[in-house]
Amino acid sequence: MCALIEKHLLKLRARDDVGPQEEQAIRGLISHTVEIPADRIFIRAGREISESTMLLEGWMARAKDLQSGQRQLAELQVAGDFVDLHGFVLKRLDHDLITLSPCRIAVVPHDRLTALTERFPHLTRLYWFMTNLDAAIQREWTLSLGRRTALSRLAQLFCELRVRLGIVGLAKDDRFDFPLTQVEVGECLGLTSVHVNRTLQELRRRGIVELAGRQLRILDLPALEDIAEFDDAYLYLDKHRR
Amino acid sequence: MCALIEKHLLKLRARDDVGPQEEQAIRGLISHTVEIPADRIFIRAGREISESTMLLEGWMARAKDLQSGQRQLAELQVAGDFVDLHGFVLKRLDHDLITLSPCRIAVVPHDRLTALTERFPHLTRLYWFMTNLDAAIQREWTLSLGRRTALSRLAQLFCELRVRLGIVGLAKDDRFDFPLTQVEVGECLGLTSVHVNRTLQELRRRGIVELAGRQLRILDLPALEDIAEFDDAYLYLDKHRR
DNA sequence: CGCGGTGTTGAGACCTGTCAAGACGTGTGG
DNA sequence: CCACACGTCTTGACAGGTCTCAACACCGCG
Repeated sequence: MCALIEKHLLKLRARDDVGPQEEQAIRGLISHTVEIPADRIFIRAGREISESTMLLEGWMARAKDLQSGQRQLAELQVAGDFVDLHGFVLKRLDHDLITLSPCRIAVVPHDRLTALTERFPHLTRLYWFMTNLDAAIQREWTLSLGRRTALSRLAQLFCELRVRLGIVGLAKDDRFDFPLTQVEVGECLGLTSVHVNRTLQELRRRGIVELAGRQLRILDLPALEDIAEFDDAYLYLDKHRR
Repeated sequence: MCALIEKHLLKLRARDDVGPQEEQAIRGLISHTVEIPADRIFIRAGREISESTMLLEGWMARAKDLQSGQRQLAELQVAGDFVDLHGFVLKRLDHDLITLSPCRIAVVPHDRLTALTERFPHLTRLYWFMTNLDAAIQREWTLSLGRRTALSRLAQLFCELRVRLGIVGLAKDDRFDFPLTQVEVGECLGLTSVHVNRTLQELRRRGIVELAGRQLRILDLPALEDIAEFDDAYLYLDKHRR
């Protein structure tokens, strides 16, 4: 049980202090854990929910569709993320939550969260912050989709993941597992997989990244950040009393 | 003072009950009001903030820029919106807040919000919900930017505004004030103003909308919603105990 | 060994952007 | 009251980024 939420705590403590009592309260949130295969719609948009999900291992994403079947991913979720914490106050989601790889999750009943909000105002504000951090990430994606070129969008995605995975210990030496297919990358970036392929080749050709066997390696981080105009301010990496 | 937050209360009460004590607490949040001219950067990204802003009158937007000077708007804010409530937990914003028209705002010191979170857990959850509602709106825009055509994006924007303005009594008979220039619409939709112009003409040509003198009139709502594939679920219009 | 998913490549189409010029409207100063 | 400036809207010609369609290579897996 101890190692379960280790990554989640790392993520929280990158932004604020979490006291021992608070940590205990967080551990008490979890009712049980579940394993889910890849490529499942884990939570469907519109369905009432009474529990939230902490991602312990694997990759998930928020997905919205058009009638044509075209799909847009609104955010990627990695280990340590409280993937549908916003469902606690929204009561139903406006998007699907899908698994991009096999996942291990922890289930958190909403009544336990309600109890937590009654007893731990600071922790409540910290979790409130966390859902707003997701919103900030989504805003950066909005900027990408609206104004960045394909090359810059892809670079931005890699820069963001490098930082987010680094926080929870999943990126070392600018290298990390990257299980998405090119189709899925296209769904993140508002591009077709064909164009993702060509864009990726351009990054490879310039010697900026390597991507093989579901492993991404960033060879020239400054160049990548330059292409992306990357500024990590939107990830709120400074500790602050919330 | 009484009419000040009337629209804000309308917006809240469209989603949850707000008791008399809670309403009193909300009224107590406001320290004073301010008038701001159009086209100002009202809050700059990155600056530490210690108060939040309720929009009483006028239009504002969240804006993010690239070095090239290209600007993307991430969400429009209308009367009744608590435009930087997320700043309460974020402590600084990752985007600018700009006025698109002359605005009247109410200032809410963060220490009063902190006090509110210590005394009113339900209201805290309701405000938490409200920031997540903003995130849901941004997700819908993400879908627009990533997957919708120019025509569909514009239609979606009009549909959303019709509903949001309707809630606070600013849209009647599918008609409402729309103060944005075509340049600004382009900044919402990830398009150039030239293309917005042509797209708007297409909607006019089909007899779906009229836009003149900063007034929008929707002539054929079913057609508009059809083009947008509009579904208001993401606006969470059902009342629910949060 | 065959199959399905994934990655790669090419040719051509199309949507949207760029650049440029002019129309229109409104406010300001002479 | 007119002249002018400025922002906004409109239009045209052309360019270019991305998409579509298609075919093929590759590879893990049953």
